[in-house]
Amino acid sequence: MPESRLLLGDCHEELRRLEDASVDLIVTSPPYADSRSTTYGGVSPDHYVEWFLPITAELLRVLKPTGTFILNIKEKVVDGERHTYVMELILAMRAQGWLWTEEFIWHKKNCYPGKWPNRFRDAWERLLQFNKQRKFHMYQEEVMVPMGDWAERRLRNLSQTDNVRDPSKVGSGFGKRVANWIGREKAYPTNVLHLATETKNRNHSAVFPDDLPIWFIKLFTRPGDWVLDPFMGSGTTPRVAVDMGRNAIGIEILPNYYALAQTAVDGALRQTAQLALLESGTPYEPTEPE
Amino acid sequence: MPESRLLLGDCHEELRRLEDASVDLIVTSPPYADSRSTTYGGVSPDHYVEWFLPITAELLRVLKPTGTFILNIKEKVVDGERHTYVMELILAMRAQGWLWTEEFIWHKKNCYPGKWPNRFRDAWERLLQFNKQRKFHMYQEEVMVPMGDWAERRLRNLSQTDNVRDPSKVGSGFGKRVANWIGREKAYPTNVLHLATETKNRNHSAVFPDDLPIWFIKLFTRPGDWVLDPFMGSGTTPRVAVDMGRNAIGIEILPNYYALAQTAVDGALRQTAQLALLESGTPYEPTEPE
DNA sequence: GTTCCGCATGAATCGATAG
DNA sequence: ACTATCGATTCATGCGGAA
Repeated sequence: MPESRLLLGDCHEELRRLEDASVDLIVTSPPYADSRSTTYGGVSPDHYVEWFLPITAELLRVLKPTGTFILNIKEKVVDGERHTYVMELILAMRAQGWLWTEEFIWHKKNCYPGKWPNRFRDAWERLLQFNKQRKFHMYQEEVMVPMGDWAERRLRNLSQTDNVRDPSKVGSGFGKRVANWIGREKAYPTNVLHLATETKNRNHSAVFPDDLPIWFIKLFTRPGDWVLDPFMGSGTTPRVAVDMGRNAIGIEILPNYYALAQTAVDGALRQTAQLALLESGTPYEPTEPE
Repeated sequence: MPESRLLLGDCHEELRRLEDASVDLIVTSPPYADSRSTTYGGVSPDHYVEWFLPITAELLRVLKPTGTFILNIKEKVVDGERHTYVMELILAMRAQGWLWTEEFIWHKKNCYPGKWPNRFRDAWERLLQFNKQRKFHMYQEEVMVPMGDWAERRLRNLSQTDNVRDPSKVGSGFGKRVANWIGREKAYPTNVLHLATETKNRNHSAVFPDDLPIWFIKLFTRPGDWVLDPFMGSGTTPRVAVDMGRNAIGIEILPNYYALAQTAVDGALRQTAQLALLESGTPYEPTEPE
């Protein structure tokens, strides 16, 4: 059975509880810079880098040498210009010892509306990939996508099969879906992800869609690995992680979000246990890496 | 009639021939660091910024205060990492006096094939927008796009209203609501451009598709404005510029590309002249253009 | 069971107004 | 002058109810 460890507190301090080189994947979407100081973790754009650097130092410590850090972030407009704190952060993290391996693009199909005289709607965010070494674990076959017209629609939902863990669909539906894939050519994806933002979830103001952490968890971890989100919010990352048979660590500073995350992760753990019983009649056991 | 001015030489020097504040739009795709070293005598990534900064200084001089500079660029992978010269360039250009207004994403729908153990295919490039002032010319209506499915259903209900209204006379007291409904079949685009790369070989090592300069020329200029490409290659930018009734300046250092560009732009100018004759009512004469 | 329609809701940004 | 707040603008998505 997957384990989960949810911590209530400031991740500056809570991260110190974690052991060196104990995490396989970090996926997080920190509070974006905001001029307002009263909002959730509001940090001014001009002080964003100095606020975030102590945290990335801890993340560098807890990440395994073969692990990966995925950072979802986007710069705000300040005085008609894109602010430069994201670029400054990348440069500072490299000085800290991180390798800036890649930048994925999250294309937000349903971006915020609006009209301005000097700019269009912002429909993309950065997904920065950092590593400790040039060699890291990457399981590319896990995120391969089928080709052809039929696949075009599936490309939108990057991983529906793993997302849906409804036991009622296990018996017939899963086998059918697998059958659809047999005999079809598969292709590796690119570094551009097409996903819509979640609009249904009212609990958290800035949830990212389930498919985002799911995709990176499939790509960079195997069952039994440890996934960390130091700004878990309502718990999207740890919830889908345990759904996928990974162990999860989540940190949240606000008690009400922490409570939401606890409920969500507990539910996912119970579902995983039930599913294991249905499928094999034996308790769930994650696949052991050799 | 549109004018064209093609210069053969190093743009370091040729740009000095241009007057201050004489250009409305600069669109260019400079030689990327170290790639295509055989054709362009590539610049090493570590020296890219110092090589490019004197050119951007000249571009800042020749651009009108209300003009825009669109820079198509992407960082190369060096030692397993994305190089940081693009970020350093942005920071240096801001110190030079440029405003970094926006970053568009060019999503390349048919990106270069290939497979690597630690990264996926690169399917996007940066389109950096720089300006001299917060206020600049932008003609957003020129690039509006059809709306999605949601609007198509709405449009059926609108057909009755459409029949009632007088399309040519506006403001006859129908009120704001009708005005809002009308024209709802088109929406403003976002800052993500979905364009395929040009498959036709134009004898240039890195052509960008016609649609790319066309889109920005429509967005940031009007007929009669001046468009500059200091690295025109085989002349894509000046060719489509004169096609669209704009005046074009192009600079190219290699004689064979310069010759290709001359031929292409001359052809476009002749076509524009013939079209003008047709529209002015003069009978068509299949004579050879001079 | 389908398809269709109405409606709420966003990691937004600008410009004007107020302190 | 400089900061804080507010209204106007806008569209893809998913949900719920209806035909």
